Amino acid sequence: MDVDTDAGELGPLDREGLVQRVARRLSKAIVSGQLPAGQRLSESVIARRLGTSRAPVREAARLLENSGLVTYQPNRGFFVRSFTPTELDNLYEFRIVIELAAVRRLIREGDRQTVPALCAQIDVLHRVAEPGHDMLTQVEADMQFHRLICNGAGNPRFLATFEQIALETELTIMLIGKLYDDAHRLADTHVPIVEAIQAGDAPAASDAMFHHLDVARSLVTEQFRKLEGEKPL
Amino acid sequence: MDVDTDAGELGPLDREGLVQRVARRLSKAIVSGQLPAGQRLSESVIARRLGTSRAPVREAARLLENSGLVTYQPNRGFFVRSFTPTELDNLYEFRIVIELAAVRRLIREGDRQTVPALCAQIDVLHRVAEPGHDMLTQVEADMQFHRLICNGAGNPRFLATFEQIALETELTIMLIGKLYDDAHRLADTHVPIVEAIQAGDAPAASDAMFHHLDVARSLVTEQFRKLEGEKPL
DNA sequence: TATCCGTCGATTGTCGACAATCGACTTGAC
DNA sequence: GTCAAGTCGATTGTCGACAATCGACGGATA
Repeated sequence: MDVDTDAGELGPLDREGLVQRVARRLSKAIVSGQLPAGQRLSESVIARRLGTSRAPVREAARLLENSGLVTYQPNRGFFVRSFTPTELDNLYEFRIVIELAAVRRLIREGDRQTVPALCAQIDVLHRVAEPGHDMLTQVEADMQFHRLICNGAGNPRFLATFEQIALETELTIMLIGKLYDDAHRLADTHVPIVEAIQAGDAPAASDAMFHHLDVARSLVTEQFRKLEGEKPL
Repeated sequence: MDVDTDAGELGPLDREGLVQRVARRLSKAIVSGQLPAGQRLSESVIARRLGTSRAPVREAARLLENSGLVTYQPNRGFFVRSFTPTELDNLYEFRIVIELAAVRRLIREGDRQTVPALCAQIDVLHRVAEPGHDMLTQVEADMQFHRLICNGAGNPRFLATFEQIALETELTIMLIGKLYDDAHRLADTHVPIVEAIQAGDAPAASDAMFHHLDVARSLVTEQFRKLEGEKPL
């Protein structure tokens, strides 16, 4: 590997600014649980720790606010978002609305090459189900499946809305600790959705997606209420 | 009226920061058409004109970016959002998804005191339909009706999503110039929705809302394509 | 002892200045 | 005349410092 001529592919290199790098670091830290819910995010402390000024940290925090990972109180600063059971239920109800509409549109007039991508993503889900992969990887693989659907729907608004709640969703799942006992079972629950899409059966796809998300909602909220009894989030 | 003891109601006074004031001014300027689509928003110029520093302007611009009023290009700055006919159609399709789900939830388990508010808002629509009210007032009254539905649905996500696209919607309507020839007719098209809600008839409410939004979509996109032929947006 | 008020440290809100980057213009060679 | 490279002005990206504000602590008072 030559370092001067990284000849590989000449795509545009990381033109990602400092703000986005800070945002990525912060979101990783929050989703992975290093920063607990309710934790205060002092601009000065973060800036000093990352070796930057407060300005990029502040902008990054506002970005994360839109992603629902942090809340902002005027003259008080940023705090890691905490969830109530009701908020969590509302989140999943909203996901159902968005993703059902997305999958219907995908069948109606969406990109046909989405189906192979979905099948490939199910393979990925099985691969990361093997031991040796941490939970964050599994959650992100799961989210990627749903992202593909919203992306293939054809209306960019679905993808944009999905991205807005994606990190929140990841965070809530990570807060719980695990979704299914067997990650392979989680991977299999995606199969009926793809089959219905492939068949062009919109009602079946809707039902499959609804069932998939509704089961997830039940599991997450139930587990969340159980956890909430132990330690207040 | 004593100025020292503005005894009226002792609610918390305008603690709205400089950022939000700037954002409000900018959004007004954009929606009202003072800043044309594609116009560059120079931080320095705006800051100088408003008598502030660049920092609040920058934050306000990022807020407006989330509302879809401005776009941001790294190292290039902020620009007033411009729409393609497809984007406009996607916006209205998305509104249909959100507001249909909202109205269904409103009937299912929403706040019952929303119905009187909706009736009152229809009265407002008729009032602002009279001569002497500018178009922005009419558009905002229309949006308020739909906001009430999303607010009363019970799941704050619907309201939050609505707010995110509310300014965009206002902007697109203002770009066109007018929606209906007779504003009273516009007010009347809201009546069937409220009636269906009051009757607790979810399918009828869905149909009424769909029809309402679908007509608006047709009118807006048609008018938009017509306008686009004359002056490129 | 409980409550209220003033003080204080810490954090955010805002600012002006410098560095990095971009797009347009000029210049030059072919 | 066309295209490429180099230069320049303007704008954004980032920074450090000062002012405004908040919540907590401590002391005075009833």
